[in-house]
Amino acid sequence: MTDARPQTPSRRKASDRAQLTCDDWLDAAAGEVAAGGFSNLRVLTLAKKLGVTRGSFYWHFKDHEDLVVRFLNRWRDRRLHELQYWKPKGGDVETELRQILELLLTDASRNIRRLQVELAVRDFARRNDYAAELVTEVDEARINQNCELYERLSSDPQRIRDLSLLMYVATIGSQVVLTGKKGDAETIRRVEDLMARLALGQRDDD
Amino acid sequence: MTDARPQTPSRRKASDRAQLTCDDWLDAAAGEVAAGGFSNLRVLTLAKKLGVTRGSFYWHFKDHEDLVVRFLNRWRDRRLHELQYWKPKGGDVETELRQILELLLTDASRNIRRLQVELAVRDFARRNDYAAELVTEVDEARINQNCELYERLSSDPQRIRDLSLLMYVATIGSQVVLTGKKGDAETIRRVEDLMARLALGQRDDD
DNA sequence: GTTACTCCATACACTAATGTATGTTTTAAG
DNA sequence: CTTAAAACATACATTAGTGTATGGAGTAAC
Repeated sequence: MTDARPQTPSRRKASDRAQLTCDDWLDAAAGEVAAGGFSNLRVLTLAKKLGVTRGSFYWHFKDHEDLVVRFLNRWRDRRLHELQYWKPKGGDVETELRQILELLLTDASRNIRRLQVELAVRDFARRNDYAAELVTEVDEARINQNCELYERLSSDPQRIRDLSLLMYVATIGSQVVLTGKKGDAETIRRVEDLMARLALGQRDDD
Repeated sequence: MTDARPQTPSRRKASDRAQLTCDDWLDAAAGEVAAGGFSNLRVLTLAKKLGVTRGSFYWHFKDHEDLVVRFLNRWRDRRLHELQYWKPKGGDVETELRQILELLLTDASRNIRRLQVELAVRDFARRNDYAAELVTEVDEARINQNCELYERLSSDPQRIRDLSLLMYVATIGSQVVLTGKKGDAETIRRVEDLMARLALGQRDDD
C-alpha cells in the first residue's frame, strides 16, 4: 500500500470497463467534494457512482482517511505542477499581467468544478492540519510565482511581495464572493480590469 | 414556532441556571460551526456542551433544520445590524478609509470566532440555497455601504461600485488566505496599508 | 489446468446520529 | 396546596455510515 500501484502486468485500457484505478476513485471523490465539501465524501456514495460496492474501495484504499490524504496530495501536486503553464511567455508587462489575471479570474470562473474543489480544500484546511499545510504550500508557491512578474513593476523587494500578495488575495476573494452569483461573468471582468490598472498604477512613482 | 419565544410570564435572569433559552443553543451552535462548519453541527454535541440532553433541544427547536435556519437568520440580522456602526464618523477620506480597512482586516483577524463562522456560512452557502441568499444579501449591503465612502474618491458611479467591490473581495480574500497562518498579523497590516494606498491612488486622475 | 494474484461482492458487526414518544421535574399562578 | 404548562430526561426505533472478514470471479504464468 505504498505509492505506486502493483504494476499491472499487461496494459489495461480504460475501456476494459469495471477495472477501476485509484485515480478513478479520486476523480469521483472530486465530484463529491466539489458538490458538498469533504464532509460529503462518503465511501458508499462513491461506490454507487462508480457502479461497484465498497469492497472495491477497501482494496484500493486503506480506509476513509487514506482517501482524503491521497486526494489532498494529488490536489497539491497538480496545483504546483500547473504553475509551469502560468509562466509568462514573454512580452510587455501589461499583456502578461492581464493574461495571468484572466487565467486566475475569468478562466477560473469557467472551471466551476476545479474552483469548488479548491474552496472546499481551503475550507477543510480550517479544521485539518495536513490540509492547511498543503494550502499554505500552494499559496506561497503561487505568490512567489507572480513575484517574477511584479518585479518589473517595482524595484523594492518588499513592495513586490506586497503587491503579489494583494493581487492574490483579491483573486481568491473574487472567487469566494463572485462564484455562482448572477451576473458574475460581467462583474469578474470588471474586477479583472480594475486589478490590472491598479497593479500597473503601482509602478515606482512614489 | 414563530419568531418570539412564548412570553415567559416573569423575568428570567441568565443566572437562573439550567433554564436554557433559544439563544443559548444558538451560541453553542456558533462554537460548533466555527470549529467544524455546518456539517459539524450535531444536536447531541450541543446538548453535552450545555449539560442537558437532547430532550431540551427538541423542545426549543422543531428539528435539526430548524436550528440551521434560525442560526442563519440570526447571523444575517446581526451582520446587517452591525453595519450601522461602520458608518464613517466624519473626517477626511484617508482616515475613514483606514478605519474601515482596519475594521475589516486587523480587527476581524482578532475576532477569530466571528470570522470562522462567516467563512463557514460562506462555505455552507455553496450547497444551500437559503444560506446563499443571505450571504448575497449581506455582501451587497456591505458593498453598498462602502460606496458612500468611495464616492469621495471618484465621481464616476461605475467606478465607485467597482472600487468598492474590489476592496471588498480583497478583504474577504485576505481573511480566507491569511487567517490562522503564522505571521498573519504583520502581513495583514501590510495588506491593509497597501489597499489604502491603492484606493487613495485611484482618485479621478485618469 | 492449476496456481496465485488481482479485483470486487457479500454479509456482518459496530458506531453515531436523528427523531419520537412518553415520563419526570420544575416553575408560576390561582 | 394544587394544578397546568414549561423545560428537560429517558428509552426506543430508525437510519446511515464505517470497517472487516470472507467468498468468488477473472486473469496471467507456468
